[in-house]
Amino acid sequence: MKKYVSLLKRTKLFSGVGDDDILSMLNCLNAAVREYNKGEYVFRQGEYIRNLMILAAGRLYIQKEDYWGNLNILNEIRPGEMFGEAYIVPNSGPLMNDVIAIEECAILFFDMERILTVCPSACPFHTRLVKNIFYTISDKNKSLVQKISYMSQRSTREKLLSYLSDEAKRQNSGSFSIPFNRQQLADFLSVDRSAMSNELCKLRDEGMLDFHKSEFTLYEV
Amino acid sequence: MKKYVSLLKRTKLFSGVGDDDILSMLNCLNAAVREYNKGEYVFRQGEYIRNLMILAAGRLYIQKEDYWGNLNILNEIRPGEMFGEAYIVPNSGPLMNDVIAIEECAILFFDMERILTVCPSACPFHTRLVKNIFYTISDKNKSLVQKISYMSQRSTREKLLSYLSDEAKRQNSGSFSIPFNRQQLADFLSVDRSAMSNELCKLRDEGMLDFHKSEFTLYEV
DNA sequence: ATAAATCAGTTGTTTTTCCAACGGAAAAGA
DNA sequence: TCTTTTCCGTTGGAAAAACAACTGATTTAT
Repeated sequence: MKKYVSLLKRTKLFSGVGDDDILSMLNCLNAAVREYNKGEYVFRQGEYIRNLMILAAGRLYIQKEDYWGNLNILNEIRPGEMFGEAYIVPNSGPLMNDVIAIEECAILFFDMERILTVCPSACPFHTRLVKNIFYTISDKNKSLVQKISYMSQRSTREKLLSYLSDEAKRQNSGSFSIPFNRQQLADFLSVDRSAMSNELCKLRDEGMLDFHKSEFTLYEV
Repeated sequence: MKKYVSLLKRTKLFSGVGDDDILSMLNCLNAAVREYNKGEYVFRQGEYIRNLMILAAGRLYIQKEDYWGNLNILNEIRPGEMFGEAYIVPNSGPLMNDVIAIEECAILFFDMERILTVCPSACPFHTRLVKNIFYTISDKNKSLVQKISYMSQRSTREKLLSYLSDEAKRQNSGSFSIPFNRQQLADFLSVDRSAMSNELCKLRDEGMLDFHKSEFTLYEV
């Protein structure tokens, strides 16, 4: 378990917790490691999850197969990332997705109940952990809501404008850079790359904005 | 403060907490009430939030104005609902939306720090509260991810199929009912109602599904 | 240094969505 | 009961997005 401490201290979940405390908390949280081969299923649709997981090594896909058998990749999990946090609510029903190892993986399992039931004396960093986990899902929540607000725009143009407008606000400047290349931005907004590229150029030609690579500048009307 | 207990005991946040305990917790959590007139702003874009709120009475809009001044209603909050939970993370930056009272409102403010810093002795229900709040945002997280998975489909047809497919799984039957009428479903999936209606009928004519009002049946191919 | 791969913009065609308007059925209200 | 409103399917035209294919520029790998 010791070898995961250096990874864990860099995760959002354990941020601000010292090495020694992490080790004692791993015990307190009933942590377990399991390894998976490439192609192996970690969870299958229909299972009930009782743990919170952190991917220690490898890569995972969260994917979904619909009623008619069509496959759809929803998310890619990378080392240090937490997953499963949305499924630990009692009576929240079974998992609707498959979780599959696309490389050889090592996964840390934490007992959810132990995380939320604070042990008053033994674990001085427990409150910190509860905060961290809360902040993490809270943050995720926020970005999900924002993403939905972009995606709910009807046209590619509006999707672009709402996203760029928000980034400008967030970075507190009409000039800012985005963490995506064109294809990634198109995927993020769920639109076609070439159509989006086209729309970006129209917006530039209309004098609403300018860009070079991932650097954007918005102009007030 | 007493008059809000009956409302609070029905909220997800305080579910499982008895009347007397709610009262003592309100004190422990530094709860405060503020009232707002119709049209008054509760928060403005750019503010920093340090509390968790529950709407006690009235109705709120969470809305957004973009860089060029276009207004967009993101969400409607009703009595008993919690809001602000995504913005209490330190250093999460300022609020990106406006929160405005569209009716006369009463809002309960809770000190976020006090919620997460468990008082070991005084408050036996504190752990329960932490769980409740965690479950609530976790749940919200889950539905947001699901909604995104529907909305990220490119065509109206695929949006419909992914949503209906999920509902069938969730309700564990090819026959199920949905909590939307046509307009609401279209809004939920961010598509045009008439186009969606049209697509539904095509799917029916192709033998993939059938429906009457909000009752749907999916057919295996 | 050269080759290969990735990235971004452009264009034209096809497909899909949006939008507006209408009518019948069902539900709600007077 | 009769009227009004809401709901849902339908249609046709306008607008937009998707898609495919291609180019030059830039980056990465050998």
